[in-house]
Amino acid sequence: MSTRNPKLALFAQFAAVAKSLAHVHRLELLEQLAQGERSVEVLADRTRLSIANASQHLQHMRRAGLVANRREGKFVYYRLVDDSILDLLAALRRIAECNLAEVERVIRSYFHNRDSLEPISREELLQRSRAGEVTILDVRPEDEFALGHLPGAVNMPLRELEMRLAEFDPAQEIVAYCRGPYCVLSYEAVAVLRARGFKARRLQDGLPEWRAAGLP
Amino acid sequence: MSTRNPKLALFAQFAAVAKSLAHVHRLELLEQLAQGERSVEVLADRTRLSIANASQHLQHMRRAGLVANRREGKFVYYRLVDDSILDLLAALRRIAECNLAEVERVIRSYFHNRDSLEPISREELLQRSRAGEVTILDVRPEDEFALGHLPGAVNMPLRELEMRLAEFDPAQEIVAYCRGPYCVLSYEAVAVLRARGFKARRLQDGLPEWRAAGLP
DNA sequence: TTATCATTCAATCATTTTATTGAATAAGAT
DNA sequence: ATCTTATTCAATAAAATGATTGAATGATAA
Repeated sequence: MSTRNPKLALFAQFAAVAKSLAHVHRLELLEQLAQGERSVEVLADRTRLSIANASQHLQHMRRAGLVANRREGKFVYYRLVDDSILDLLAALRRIAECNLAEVERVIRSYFHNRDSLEPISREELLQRSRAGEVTILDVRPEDEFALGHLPGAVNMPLRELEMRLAEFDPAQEIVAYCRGPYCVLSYEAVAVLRARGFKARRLQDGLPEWRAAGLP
Repeated sequence: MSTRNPKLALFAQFAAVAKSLAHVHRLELLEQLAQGERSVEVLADRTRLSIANASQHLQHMRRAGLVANRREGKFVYYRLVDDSILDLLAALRRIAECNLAEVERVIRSYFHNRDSLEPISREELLQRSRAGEVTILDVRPEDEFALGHLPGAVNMPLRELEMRLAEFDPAQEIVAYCRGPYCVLSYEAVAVLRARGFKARRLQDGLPEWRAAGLP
């Protein structure tokens, strides 16, 4: 830390921030945290990490200034330190998307014919939602929905979707959203809905991005 | 790479991009590359790395999609893949600046009383430059200056500065800039100029940021 | 062709990072 | 007080990364 050269000292700090992004598990944790504050236990469960491992990764990110925590009773809750973290993640995503053939390949091979799943933008959704033209579908788990969701959204976790298709108006387009651009939930929901003859698209972003821009 | 879960596969790619930022030497190389295309030899020299080491770091970043290279004769020239890399670096810097006490500490302890060195913004410089109120000083090495500089800038590498003070108009404010927000050159130039009684400030950003925004 | 130069590759060793385990804290609950 | 639960700490082993060395490649010049 006490390098002679101050530039190197600063760069070392920047590198430390980057390093704390540079791990699959930590990105998963951040994706969860982007939904809102979570306890270590919940985070470990959602990311299928051991408690100790999740705790260590979270502490790593805390040291890097990406997340903060507070204790309440027996639980320690972690959260993103502020919304600029989302900007950083978005920038990271953009570089990877533009420049890595592998990313394109994964997206295409998994979500075959991505074109037909062309996402709808925030602005367009807002406009069409106001006009009452779309049904907004939140496919996240109930507890995440409870902590905040798009105005007018219907919550239907993926498991329940097939059993509750009757609740949808077949004439109306359905726009599904989930945690973020790379949460698979909305992709799968759209696939299911389309297979059953519904007109369905997914929202380009997830809730965190929506929230960072405006509206509850 | 061939994870079952496509989200993890994507996150692994994002992590790979982050990983290639997560090293002091690679950040230094990127800072150099932000100035423009450079050969491996030059980059190794500027960053004081061995050729082989620089080459490996550059290849690492190439695999991550941050830089690209081309061969011309005996030389291989590397460059940033596009300007969005600068956005990513800026986002990284911002997080580190806001959230790491260490960064604040380094800046303060090295550039004691940073307040008096309050930087001037792009917009303000442009405005005052047009009005002919300021002398713009480029303190980078001559070759970097030759590859592009702010309109009307005078080039005077740091080494020569003290010997050429007579060239400045003592009545006019001097605005120094260098490679980027954390290049020490402009800080030091301002310190020298102030010690000699000149009115001097530094530009908030460096040339790459200026270029990314507009103007030659 | 051979010689030369810039870069990359391959092998090695030292260092750092990660996951796991079980023990240690800290805060209720009994 | 003791017990339980959530989290962190500490120690270890396995895996990945980084720097160095010298050899290999690719391109030019003689």
